[in-house]
Amino acid sequence: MSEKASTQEKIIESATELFLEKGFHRTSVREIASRAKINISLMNYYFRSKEMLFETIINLLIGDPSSSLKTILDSDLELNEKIKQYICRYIDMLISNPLLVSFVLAVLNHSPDKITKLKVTDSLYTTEKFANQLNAESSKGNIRKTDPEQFYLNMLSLIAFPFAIKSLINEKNAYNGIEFSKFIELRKEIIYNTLISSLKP
Amino acid sequence: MSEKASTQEKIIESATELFLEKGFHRTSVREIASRAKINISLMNYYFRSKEMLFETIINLLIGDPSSSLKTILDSDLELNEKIKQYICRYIDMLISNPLLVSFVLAVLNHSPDKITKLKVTDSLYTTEKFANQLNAESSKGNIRKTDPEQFYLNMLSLIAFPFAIKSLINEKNAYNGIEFSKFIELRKEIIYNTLISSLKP
DNA sequence: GTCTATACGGCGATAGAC
DNA sequence: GTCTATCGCCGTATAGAC
Repeated sequence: MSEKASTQEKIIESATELFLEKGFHRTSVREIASRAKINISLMNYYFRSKEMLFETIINLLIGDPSSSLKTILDSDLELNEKIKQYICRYIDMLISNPLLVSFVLAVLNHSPDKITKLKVTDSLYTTEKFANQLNAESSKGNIRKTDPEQFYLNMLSLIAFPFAIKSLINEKNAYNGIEFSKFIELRKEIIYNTLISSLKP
Repeated sequence: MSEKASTQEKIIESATELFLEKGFHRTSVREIASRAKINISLMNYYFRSKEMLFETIINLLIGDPSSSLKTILDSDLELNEKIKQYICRYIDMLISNPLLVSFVLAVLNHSPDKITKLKVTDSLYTTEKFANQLNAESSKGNIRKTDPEQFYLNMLSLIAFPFAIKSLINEKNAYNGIEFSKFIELRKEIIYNTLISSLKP
């Protein structure tokens, strides 16, 4: 809420609020413009389209966390510790940005051709060093023979999917936002245990 | 492809093809009407809205399978066998209807108030007898102490999430539809092993 | 560069004539 | 049941004022 916010800043500010509150599809550019008290066409002037405005905001929201996630995967941490930290950091990030999963999935289905343009997907899905580590541990006999692709997908599914069906979970258990976060917080250890036990030879 | 298809049938036929091919958002009612060679407003006459047309189609596509899924959860099968069958049947159903997950998630985010109207969500989330079974096995010491809610969510996440990011998986690995199905087919055993090992005391 | 006014084509949906 | 005409939105584009 700065005193002398620039037009871009005003757009981003209003759009972020609306996107977080209502999601991508149910937020119109006219609504964004009206809340920011600017002309509609300024959205197109500063950001080329609603979708690119959305991308900008997403990258602002998760820019740092997502690169720190990649850092963990690419680090030299011991496997168990790496998995633990990855789960923990990822879930913390999603708790701070609970609509992120839905956003990414919405964009994924709305314009599948533009997948590569989303930085998010990059950080979601870069696993080469991690794959090598899994293969190495596997050939040393420390863990069960494991397809890294499938293992990473398991980890991602366990972490992210609950956020995609957040409203369903809340409705079923009559949770509010805080109770949902507690429920998810418990999952850190559950997911860790699940993944680690699946690796035992 | 019947000779004397009624208007409803023509709409459903064309819409099903288009929805399966392009998804919900990228299919317009005008396109459906033009392929079915009927007037646009007949879609609204027979189905009240595009969304309800989609619901009708989804329920046609998965009506039987979804109730058979519930039957498995509510059966008297031994726990491991039940889990195995559930995973297998669920994945088969999603392979036959690969857009189902995305659609449910889209509706979930598009109109959160209409959650309960979706029959799909009902079959997605009924676990009472299954929960009792888990608790029973747990207090007998046959399995590790397990929160049924979290366990079911794990199972659902591992099964469903890959379908939500299908286009991402396909793009990353340069898969076509068949290769994706094979990749998913492999997950039946992987998910089973993951879940079972997480239950070991 | 920044901004306003206005218009374009497309969308889902509906009222009312036949 | 079916069709025409039209409504009120949407995202986007552009001409032109400052």
